[in-house]
Amino acid sequence: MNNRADNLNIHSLAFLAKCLADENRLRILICVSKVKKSVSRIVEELGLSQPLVSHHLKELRRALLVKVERSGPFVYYEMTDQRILIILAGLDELGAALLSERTTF
Amino acid sequence: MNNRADNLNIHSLAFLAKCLADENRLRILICVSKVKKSVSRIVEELGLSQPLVSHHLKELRRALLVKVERSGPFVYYEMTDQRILIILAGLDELGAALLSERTTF
DNA sequence: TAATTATATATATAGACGTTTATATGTTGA
DNA sequence: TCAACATATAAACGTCTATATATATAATTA
Repeated sequence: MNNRADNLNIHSLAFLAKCLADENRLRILICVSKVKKSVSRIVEELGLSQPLVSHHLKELRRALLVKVERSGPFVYYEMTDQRILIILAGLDELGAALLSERTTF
Repeated sequence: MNNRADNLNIHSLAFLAKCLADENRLRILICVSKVKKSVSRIVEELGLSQPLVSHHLKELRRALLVKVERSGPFVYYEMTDQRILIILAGLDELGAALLSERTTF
């Protein structure tokens, strides 16, 4: 008689969602989803300031969404779990579905 | 050669994630996930103030996550798409997985 | 050790957001 | 129309957060 809605950890859900709720953080996360990249490479690819990228990487790390690896002077970041991409794709698809299914304009 | 990370609508993703990034909003959303409920019923079940519930319902509606239906003096809210629950369950599972898989404590 | 590069942190600020209190709007029944 | 109930909105407040600027730490090389 239980459905999916039970046993959800609201606190954990809100925490993760909050970390995914910023455009720049999403860009950074997706940027390191395929291969690990150094901070400077991320800065270069996204055109964001270095302190800003560092700040967001710290948040992403706090949420365990990325892992860190130092190599010489460089610090490499990489998405920890590919399932994150599946969830993002699901959310993206949902967003499109909600828009197309809405009855009231 | 493309992977899941391409073609994601960053803006839409951030918008949806932001709406899911508040504990009370999540509680309200899950509260109306099975059956439609009036505002007063939600207020009663969750122990939140009526203006607060109304405010969050407005946000949920803005994100198309709930739909509204008036019946007499009551206004009933209901989750628009069951896929939302699947995504929440996926996020929840991910959160647990990230915690158990982390190497650095 | 000095200089250079890479990254992190500290501080400040402006805007967004959740919440409360108070009030308004809308609906029903007498 | 008046009273009672259901819901929405407005204003005010404190807190959080994204960002910029400035500076510090860490690693490399000369």
